[in-house]
Amino acid sequence: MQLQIYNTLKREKELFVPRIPGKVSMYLCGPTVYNRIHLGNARTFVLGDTIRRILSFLGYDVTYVQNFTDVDDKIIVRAAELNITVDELVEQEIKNYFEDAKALGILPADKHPRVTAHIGDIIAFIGDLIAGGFAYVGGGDVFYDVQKFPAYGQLSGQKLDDLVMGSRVEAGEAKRHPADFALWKGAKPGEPFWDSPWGKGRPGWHIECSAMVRAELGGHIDIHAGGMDLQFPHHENELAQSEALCSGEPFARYWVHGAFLNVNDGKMSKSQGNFFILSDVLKRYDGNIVRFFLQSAHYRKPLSFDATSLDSATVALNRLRNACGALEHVLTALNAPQAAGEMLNLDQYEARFKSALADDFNTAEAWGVLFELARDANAALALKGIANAELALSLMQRLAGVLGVELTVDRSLDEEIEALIARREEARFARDYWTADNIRVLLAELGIELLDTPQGVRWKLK
RNA sequence: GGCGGCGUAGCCAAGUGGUAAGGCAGAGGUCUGCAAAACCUCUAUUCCCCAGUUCGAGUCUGGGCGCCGCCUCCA
Repeated sequence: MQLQIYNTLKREKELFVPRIPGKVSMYLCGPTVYNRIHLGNARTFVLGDTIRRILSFLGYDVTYVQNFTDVDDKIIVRAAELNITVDELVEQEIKNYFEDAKALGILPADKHPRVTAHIGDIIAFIGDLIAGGFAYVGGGDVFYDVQKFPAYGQLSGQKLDDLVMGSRVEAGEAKRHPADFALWKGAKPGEPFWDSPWGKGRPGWHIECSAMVRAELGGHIDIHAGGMDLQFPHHENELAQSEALCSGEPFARYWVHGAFLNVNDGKMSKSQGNFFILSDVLKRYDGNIVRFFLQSAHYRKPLSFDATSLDSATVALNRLRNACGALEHVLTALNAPQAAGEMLNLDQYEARFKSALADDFNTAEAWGVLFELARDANAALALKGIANAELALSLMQRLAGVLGVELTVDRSLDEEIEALIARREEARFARDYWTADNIRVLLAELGIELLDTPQGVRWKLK
């Protein structure tokens, strides 16, 4: 099945056709590094990583870029609050981001450009816009002239006239049109600044992505992704900037926007105070569980989060882990495939898994397929055994791995523990259940749970 | 005011024309020295409401109700 992607620009699912056959260039708007990301932010970053992994799984050679916005009002304010420099804050928060990302199974992008490392590219980009008649200098700032770009509003479905009504126009601004936005902001006292042809200052928010895409991926990309809230104005502005300089071919062929994580039916956000800092959540829940939870709904639909969400996700994921553990156990306990057992039609699960993902990255449906595989494997195991247990196990782990979730099975214990387990087996065999149960309790205190099965004792870490 | 989205069992959530995936919770059963895991059965005659199109609609069209998001920094 061929990949279909919902393109925000077209408002419909489209067959995915990259610019260059077999290759995909993808850009995701990354975090503004002023504090730790929350669970809602994580949803989008997991989405980007998931799409990237799925594209690879489907055979594409992917180049994935995710930026860091490291100069911004919030960063300046936060650094002042903490009484540290902007650089110190930025370095710390980037480090924190990677720590969080790693816990969630988010692979490092091929490139993580920072705005401050691309000031030259940004200045050049603005220069090109001015030269092309799409931007003008006003006061110490440079603005994008939306009226020079007739297609403005195409991504968000907004009309310029309608935008005027809702926009807040600050008095004294040198804008020609209320929807014009700053490409370069003149320096204010105490803020970071760089020299430019228009005086000292710093980049506006939107220009960074246009410039970094051009610098890192060339003027055109296949997929541009980000959270729903970036659709307007950020991506609309970005599109206007980039496409002003590349008439004809589109800047991004597919725009992908992820829905929010909801709390009490409302968007989780800093300003509403209903957010959960990811690093706090990760103290209580394994990153695999959080990632699985975030993938449990289709990315374009809001996902509800409440106090029970991660607990039920834990139980659910344990179901898959237990199935893997059971398969692993029969393989090691019997030390040979059960030739007489049932032969599961594994290709069927993989095909369904793949077509779910090829249908606009439907991870929720894909997980459903893995649960069915787990159930069928467990059922077969309980009856006649499975002839292709080894393949079933590796398939389940491989497909979960496509989604970035590890279904690991613990394989080794130290000798002391092994000896205890053996002693308990002897005791059980001798019907000395008092000793056997004491050993079980002892091991439980060490975090090891024993499971008695027809194929002998199995253990797992609690 | 402009633009957009959502409404499927107690909860989470797939499904965009062919007769309701999956997970959690719950009930009963099987297995079991115990425990755990697992399996089986049951839990939406029905997808917010009304009308329409169709042989057939959760899925398409029109209207209504409710909720949410963006338009200001925001994943």
